[in-house]
Amino acid sequence: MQQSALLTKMASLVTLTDEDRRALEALSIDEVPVARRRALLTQGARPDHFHVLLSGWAARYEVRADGSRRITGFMLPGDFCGIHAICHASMDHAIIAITDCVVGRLDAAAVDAVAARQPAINQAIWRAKLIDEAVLRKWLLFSTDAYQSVAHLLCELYVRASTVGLAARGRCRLPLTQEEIGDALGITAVHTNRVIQRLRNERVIDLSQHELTVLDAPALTRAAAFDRSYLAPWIAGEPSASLD
Amino acid sequence: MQQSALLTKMASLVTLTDEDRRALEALSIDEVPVARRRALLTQGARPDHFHVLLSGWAARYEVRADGSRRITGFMLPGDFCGIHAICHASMDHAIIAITDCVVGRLDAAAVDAVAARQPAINQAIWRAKLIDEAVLRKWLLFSTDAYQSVAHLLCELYVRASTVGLAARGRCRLPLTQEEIGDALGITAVHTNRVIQRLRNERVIDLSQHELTVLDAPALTRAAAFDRSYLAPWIAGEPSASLD
DNA sequence: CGCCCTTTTGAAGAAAATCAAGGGCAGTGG
DNA sequence: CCACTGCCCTTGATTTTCTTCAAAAGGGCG
Repeated sequence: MQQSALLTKMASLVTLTDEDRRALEALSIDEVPVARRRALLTQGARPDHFHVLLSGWAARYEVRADGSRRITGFMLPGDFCGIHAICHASMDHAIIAITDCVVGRLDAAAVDAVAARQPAINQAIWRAKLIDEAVLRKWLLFSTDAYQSVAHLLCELYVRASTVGLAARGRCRLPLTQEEIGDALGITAVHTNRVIQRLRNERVIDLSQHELTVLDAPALTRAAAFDRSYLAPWIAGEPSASLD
Repeated sequence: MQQSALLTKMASLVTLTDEDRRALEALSIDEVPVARRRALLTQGARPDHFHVLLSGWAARYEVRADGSRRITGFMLPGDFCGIHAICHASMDHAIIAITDCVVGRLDAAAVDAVAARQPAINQAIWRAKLIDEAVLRKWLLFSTDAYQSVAHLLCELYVRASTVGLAARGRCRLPLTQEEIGDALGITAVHTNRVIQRLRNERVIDLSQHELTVLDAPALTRAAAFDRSYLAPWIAGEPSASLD
């Protein structure tokens, strides 16, 4: 059942043939539930499996020398985590469950084999990595203006949720605390709070009960200078600031 | 001749068999010289070739809505640029020559074919990507303290230069202007200057004539909280703050 | 009911940006 | 040969943004 998150994600990355689907469905996935705030993968681990988030939200983070935490990415259902297994490398960061979630563990060699036989699958894995990287680069563009940063993060998460069917009509679940948002943007929780309140007062968004409602999408994308094309760079086309 | 940069890099990523070497040497590389400050790849381009920097330094950057520039990575000889070709994707960033340099253009399909036949080559490309990503994540950890950020960037660049034989005995070429360093760290050139002067006054480094000399490596790595293991995560071992 | 986690608010302080201007050095051209 | 020009580095004064510290107010849950 949960396995569908992987198919949904793959289908959003490439056009899957029936054979691709069969190959994916044939993969044996070990479903591991992880409770909120528990680690999915720890720093220094050498995962020997390929991991996919099947349900819930997770975050990648690293702890600084001074003990502060920086979140370097959020993971939604269908996202891969710890592709390090492919490279027999150790994790230089940790992954934590933001909400209760279920992780799928796949045999790394089996994934390799499928990727080798089905070019589309291989392509999909590369594209997923490409997006990961593009998102990291976008995050590096933040840092100047907190208002813009928060707006951009909300746009990113809304579009990504939408891509896997978790957002509609301007609403989506956003199970992040303000502290987590701050850790992702490199600002304090206090400052995050003030920025979010400004976005609320200006009637750009509503954000409460871990539910995001985009009230004024044009204003939000304008504030964020958001262009969604980096989230699907293989699609030719004009820059697009729309969220849906 | 220049082609050796690719072999040097590959050899630093994986153990190459003679057959791997032959396969790499058999690749036809189109050598394209690019003058300082000229574009290697432009934003929006859809590269149909696989690019490798053969000599010189380059930088990946993106221009913000307000016109400011953020450098999101530096490229040294042997580094790949625009792997987007693998995914038939358009570049969401641009690449510029920091110094005069030579780029190698390889046929994407030919690289694909070699990667499919030689597992080590495929592995090497993945590892290179993994490092790219790890570097991006480290850069996200900056942003708190400019002194630490500058120190960390210097450590990163020194180690990367060293890996491809461009650094020795605490010295390496560092052809960056202070403005470029600032654009990479998200701080102004003025502030960059003050930080570098502090590092100089404290006798931690010498930096002039585009030549970096590490005078006090322990002090530098301490200031940076530097641990080089993210630059070769497949090597098991303790954290290492050493630069050589 | 009371506890913990999260959000909210206020005031003071620090880091870095901004603005402005001077100086060194290399290359160019008269 | 020397003035000129452009690029980069340097320095100072002021302002903005964000942090830090502190404390209070909600809100869900045992």
